[in-house]
Parts: sequence; C-alpha cells; structure tokens
Amino acid sequence: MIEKHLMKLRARDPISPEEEAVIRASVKNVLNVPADRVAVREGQEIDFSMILLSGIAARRKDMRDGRRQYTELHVAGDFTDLHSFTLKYLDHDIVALSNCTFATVPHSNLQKITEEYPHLTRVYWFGTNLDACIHREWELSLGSRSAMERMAHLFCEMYVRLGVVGLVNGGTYDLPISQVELADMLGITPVHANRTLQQMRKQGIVEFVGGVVTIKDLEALKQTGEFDPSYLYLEGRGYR
Amino acid sequence: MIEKHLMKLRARDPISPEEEAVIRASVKNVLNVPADRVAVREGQEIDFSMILLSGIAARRKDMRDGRRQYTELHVAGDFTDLHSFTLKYLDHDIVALSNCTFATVPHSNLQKITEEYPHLTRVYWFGTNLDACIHREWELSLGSRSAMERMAHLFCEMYVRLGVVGLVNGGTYDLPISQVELADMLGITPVHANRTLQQMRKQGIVEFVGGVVTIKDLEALKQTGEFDPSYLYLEGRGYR
DNA sequence: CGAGGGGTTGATGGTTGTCAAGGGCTGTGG
DNA sequence: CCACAGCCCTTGACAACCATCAACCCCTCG
Repeated sequence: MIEKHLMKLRARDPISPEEEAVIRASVKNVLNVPADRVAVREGQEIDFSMILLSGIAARRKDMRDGRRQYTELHVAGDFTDLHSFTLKYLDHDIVALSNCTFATVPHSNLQKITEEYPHLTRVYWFGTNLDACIHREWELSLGSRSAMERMAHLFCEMYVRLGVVGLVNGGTYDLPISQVELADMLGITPVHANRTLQQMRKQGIVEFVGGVVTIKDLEALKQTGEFDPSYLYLEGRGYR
Repeated sequence: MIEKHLMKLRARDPISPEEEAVIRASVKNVLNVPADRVAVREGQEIDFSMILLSGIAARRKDMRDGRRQYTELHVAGDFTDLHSFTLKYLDHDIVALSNCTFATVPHSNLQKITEEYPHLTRVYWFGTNLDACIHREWELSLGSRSAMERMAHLFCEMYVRLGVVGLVNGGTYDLPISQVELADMLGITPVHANRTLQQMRKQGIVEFVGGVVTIKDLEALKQTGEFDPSYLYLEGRGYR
C-alpha cells in the first residue's frame, strides 16, 4: 500500500525495518478523492495527514477575483500535507487533479513518532524541507524563466519525481491535467500555454496530449528548462 | 542576544523557561557577515545552522546566465538555515543584504534537541514549515500578481514580520536593499521596479528611499497587495 | 579626478494577456 | 436518434505590461 512512499523515503535515506513497521502502523484509513475535488481546504482544522497512494494532487492558492496559483504538484508516495501536523490548518487547498487514493495518518501517531523515533522524525522533517526546495525552484521559474523554460522545467521535474516511484515508461508518463491547470501552475494564461505546447511539439522536444507527456528529446528538454535536479536531493550525497 | 528569536517563537507558541535554556545553551558562536557577502553557499556542506540576530538576509537562487531570484527575506530572529540540519547542504545561497550578525547553532545540538525535546522539535519543524508558507505566498505573487501588487504585498509582509520583532516605528521600517535587489525579489527588471516605486509614491501609498520604507496609507497598501496575513500564522489560532 | 554603484528617464520592442469565436468530443435528456 | 450543453482545445486580432537598450545624474570612494 505505502510501497511508493517507502520508495521515495529510501531514495534519500535508509529506513530500517523497525521504522518501516512504525510507518505502516501509523496509517489508519484509505480515502478516495475524485478528480477536481478539494481534499483539504484552506483554514480547515485537521487532525491527520495524508500520504498520496495513487493519482496526481496539488497545492493551490486562490485569490478572491478568481486568479489561482498551483504551488506544487504531488505524486504517489508523497506525504501531501505532512506540514499540517505542525501548522494545524493550511494556508492553501490540497486538490485532487485526477482520481486520488490517500492513506490517512492521525497527527497523534505523528506526535508519537516525534517522541520516540528521532531519526524518523528527521526523515519526515527532511520531507517537508524537500517540499520547500521545490517551492523555491518554482519561485525561480515563475520569477525568472520564460513560459517555454518554465514548461520544460516542469516536465523535467515530473519526469524525475515520477521516475523515483516507478511511474515513467521510457520517455512517457501520465500527467492527467488540463491545459488550464497547467497554465495556473506556470503563471501564464491557457491561451499562451496552448501556444507554448505547440511550439515545443513543433521543435520535437516534448508532446502533451490527453494527459500524457511524451518526451521526444530529453537532452533538449533539460537544456530548454535549464534543469538541474540537485534541488531534489537524489544524488546520494547522503543528507545525513 | 537571541531575544528576537524568542519573540518570534513566542508569537506562535509558548516556550517554557526550560526550553529557553536549551536554546540558549545550543548557541555556540557569533558571526558577523558584511553586506553583499554570501553567508552559506549553495552545495557547501555545513554542520551548523544560523539564527539571524540583526540585519536583513535572504535566500537566493542563481542561474548560469546571471538571472537570479530571491526566494525569501530574513529578518532578525529568523533561523535562516535551519533546514540545513536535515538537508546537510543547501539548494541556494544565504546572502547578507546588509551587515548581519548571526548566532551559530551546531547541528549536533539540534540533533540533541530532536532526541530529547519533542515539543521544541515540533516548534522548529513548524519554523521551517512557516518558511514554506512564505515561499508559497511568493509563488502566488510571482505567478499571478502584477508588479504593483507584488511590491505592495512584499512591503506588507515585511511590515508584519518586522513588527513581530519590534522593528517597525509607526509606519516606517528599515529595509536596506537596493532597487536591483528589490527587482530580483519581485521577478521584474530594475527599471520597472523604479517606475513602480514612483507610481506608488505618486499615489501616496508608500515610499522607499535610502533603504527605508515609509507607509503613507496602510489600508491602501494592503488593498493594493491583496494582503492577508493569515499565511504568517500569527492569529493565535494556536497551532499548539 | 576617475571609477563605480545606485537611481532615473526616454524610446522602442517583445513576450504575454485579453477578447472573441469556433471545432471536436462527451454525456444527457427529450 | 438527435439536440444541446459543457468542457477542452485551438486560432486570430489586438492591447498591455514589462523588458531591453541607452544615456544621464548624483554620490561616494580610492
């Protein structure tokens, strides 16, 4: 059930069998959330966190006038709202972009982990810090990169992150989102997202059709997005 | 020495005298970093974290071609690179924008905290999650707000954050940065930053001269930036 | 006195946004 | 079975925000 979660953790740090047992014992329920549904609403007080088991979820901030910004994507294996353990309520929505399955972990179980398993606590603390790294990279994209560069960078990021949990086949992976949602991730309009996609296809770099990303030229994609995966902390430099 | 740090922590959660003593005992050295100097360089392995005692510091990501993006500002009292405790090396630079004084905290002392002080561990975990909240708000600004809105929002954020540690006098506070740096925070060019500043001054909203921000009309400033401080978690909803 | 950083201004151009319309597909109900 | 709504994608014309380039001023400092 939480195999992908363990894959993600172990891509960065060893998890002992005992710790694995602790994690497994911490999970309480399984929750299905259909596509386009808000899983956790901004400001709502909650007493559990959720591990994404399957599907694509996202964090989204909304403005009163309808403008919205996705701030991070989540793939299977991610602890989508682990930060709610210390925040108690969120500053943003967690939304399901496709049909999603979650495992719930009561905050009381997380509290127990912080009291009895220091290493596992640091592993999870690292997890939320990794989210912050992704946020920073998105800030760089939104603030300093062109539409084309942002899009290429996003496709690279998802290629790597989905690869970690075994969800990439060759140069192809599922990304079940619409062009409107893609635009709200990249900080551009849907019209411009559409034109940028066409341009990338014409150049033979990548295609995005029907919720499937097909990378035609990985090197060109990386170069276009100036993609350097070091912010994902996968090089085994051993963060501890 | 770390009074502002304690002010910041206590603005969100009670810190017991015992915990205060633990924090004080964890500090090792004091470090001076002159303006425009990199305090912690991207990728550099470090075994201590730093609390900012005075000055303005920032996190910055650089691209090969010279483009750069500040991803967060830091004020006195902030644990500027607490995340290096779990990350071990950073994905970005920590730079001093003005002359800065830091207190250093060895990671070994932080490790001890995670092993013996679960509540304090959660307080610090909360601290890094708060940084992530600020990142998300900046993502929203960079992706969805106009130059004018971004600038107003930033001035509001600094007004609140500096206010927490007692560094606001009426509607005035020090923000010793150049227009070039301001531009690199807002994802615009220095020329455009300059023109946006002039527009705000003409409208009687805010002035920024010589590294000093003078708010002329706080309500107008908040409205221009659509500023809602809830992402700073200060309302005493008690995250516990 | 010259160099250099910070700020300011003008002219021009380009990336991106806005507005509007239409095509293809799916699901639903008459 | 067809009409229709609705979503997603696509295209064209035009406008706006912001970038680029260049020049100049002021101040400080060596």
